[in-house]
Amino acid sequence: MDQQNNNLETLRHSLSHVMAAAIKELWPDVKFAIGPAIETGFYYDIDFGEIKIGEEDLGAIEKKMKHIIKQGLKFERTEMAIDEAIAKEKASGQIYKEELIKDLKAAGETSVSYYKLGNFEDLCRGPHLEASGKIKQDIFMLNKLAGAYWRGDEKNKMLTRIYGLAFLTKEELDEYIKMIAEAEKRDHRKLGKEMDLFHIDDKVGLGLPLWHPRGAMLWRLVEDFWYKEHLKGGYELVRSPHIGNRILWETSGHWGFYNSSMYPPIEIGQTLEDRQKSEKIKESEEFLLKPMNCPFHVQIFKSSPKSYRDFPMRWAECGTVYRFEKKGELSGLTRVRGFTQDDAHIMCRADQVEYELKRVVDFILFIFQSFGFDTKTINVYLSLRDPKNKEKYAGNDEGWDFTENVLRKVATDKELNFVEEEGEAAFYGPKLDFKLKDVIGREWQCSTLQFDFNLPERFDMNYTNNKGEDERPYVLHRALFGSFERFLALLIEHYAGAFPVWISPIQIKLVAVSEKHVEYCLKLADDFRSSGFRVSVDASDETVGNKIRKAVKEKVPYMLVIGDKEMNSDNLSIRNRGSDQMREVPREDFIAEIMMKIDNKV
RNA sequence: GCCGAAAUAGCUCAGUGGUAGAGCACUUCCAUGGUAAGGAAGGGGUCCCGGGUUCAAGUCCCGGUUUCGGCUCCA
Repeated sequence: MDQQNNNLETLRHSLSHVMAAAIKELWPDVKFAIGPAIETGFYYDIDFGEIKIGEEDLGAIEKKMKHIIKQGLKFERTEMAIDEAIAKEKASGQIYKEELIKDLKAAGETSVSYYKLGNFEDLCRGPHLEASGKIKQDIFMLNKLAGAYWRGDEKNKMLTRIYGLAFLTKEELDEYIKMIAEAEKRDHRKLGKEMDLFHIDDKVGLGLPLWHPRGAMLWRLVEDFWYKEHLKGGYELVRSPHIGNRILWETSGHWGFYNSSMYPPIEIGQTLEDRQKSEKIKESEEFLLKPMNCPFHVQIFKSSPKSYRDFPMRWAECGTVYRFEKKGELSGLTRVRGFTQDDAHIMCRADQVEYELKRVVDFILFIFQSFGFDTKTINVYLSLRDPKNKEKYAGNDEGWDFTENVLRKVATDKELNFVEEEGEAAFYGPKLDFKLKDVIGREWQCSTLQFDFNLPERFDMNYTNNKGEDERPYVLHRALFGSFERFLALLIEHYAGAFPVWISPIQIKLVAVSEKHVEYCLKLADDFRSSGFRVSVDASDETVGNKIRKAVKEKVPYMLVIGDKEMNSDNLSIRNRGSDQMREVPREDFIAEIMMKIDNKV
């Protein structure tokens, strides 16, 4: 299997060279950056200079690639002294390659390897296939074109990135394309529309979703569960407003460091009427839409003196925050401008930190399991500071060493399969992030568990320790879903809209056989509702077949067809979601069954 | 914000310079039905917006908006 993975990676990487060679033939003056293998194929970043490349050019590139493959050219490896290589790239104007080799030199390399394919020679560590002729013609395709900043830095020039798909066999390529097409059917944006869950309305504003009755019900059910479990877990609830005085954000540092992601202030001291008349403001105060809940929770903490005996304090709030995300970053419910964090701050002493962190990790795993996610498929990242760039971070080395080590210990003790990422920490502290993949394979951060050095210092948070001295508490910041919007998006995709009974917005759909059964259906629906079930009735003037068809599309767990037979008996005719079989069940048994499913969250 | 693409009825989409269409949905009427589309009639359009070319623009050109796929950023 490992051998196969290596082969696949070599194949993909070789294809990126073939593509580069093809592009070099078509546009000889372009500058090449990097061209790696990726999870589904390969790409190459290229500076086309003044030349405009569009998707219609991909066909020509692909054709040229097939031609190169047909020629069966060899991949020839050569070594070159590093200074010679720098001179060579400089002479040919390949500025990106020159920069890469200079970095290799700085890292202590004395020579570099090149791979030559026909007339195209490229700096490369390898390995490659022996020859382009080893590549089958039908196992790859160029599929998209995008911009990408050189070295991933938006201050650098934007290069053109051409992506290709590649697999070992044509069957695997076809299968992948089919899989993506299937996955797109589960896209929360598509299902959100089809199932009437939410929409984002231009008139309301970008990234500000509107939740329709069924979507809002889904949210409510998830939120109720969240509250119940938090209370069980020893959390207390707090609440805070959507706007707050600018002073809060100046104190927290966001006024300066985070301002590129914040909505501009609302000026108070005047009414809308004053403003419309362009009246002069007599006394101005500025309020900001909150981009996070923390400062409010800090103010609650500071509202009275605290003792070491008060800890731990676990304060939770589903708080809606507003962040002015760049337009191009917005995406369905996974990236919005107004979103509700399932937030909590845990204030505690140093000796309580490890225990509290472990509790949160358990809570995170429990939550994901409750919604049917396989926790083994969740990617966990330990985000650490960049040791080379210490001035970027709040707090001192001791604090960072302690918190990074305790997070690492917690992740290890909890047997999380985590990856450490240097430089990914927030400026205010290290964190443990849990990321889920959406249907098209994009990773989205959901749960996060963070240390915060910034708030306790900046807001001068204190408690009295057992010696009667002031001491700084530890503040843990955590979210389990991350945000309701993002989590619900992933939940919709996870279940493909076929939610388990306990969170189905509608659990039972009653289908009246004809008009004369409608009244009975409505009464039955009321009975179910008073027992706590969520029911809807199809009383439309349609044939039974048509009503069933529509109910199936709604993905309701139970469909009940109600006609003369049911009116004259205590039995119900039930059709389960996903089945085309009908079964007859006494009403009492059905209620017991559905209750059992709700209890077991299935 | 940047690179590439798309935008036609509530939804899914057809329409390559010459009278704006289909299916579903909606309304009304007929049919009163038994497990995946009963029949008929009807209403519904700023063809994303603004400019240009043309005798004539949904269609071609320019600018903008939004959406989608990436990059950057992020819950």
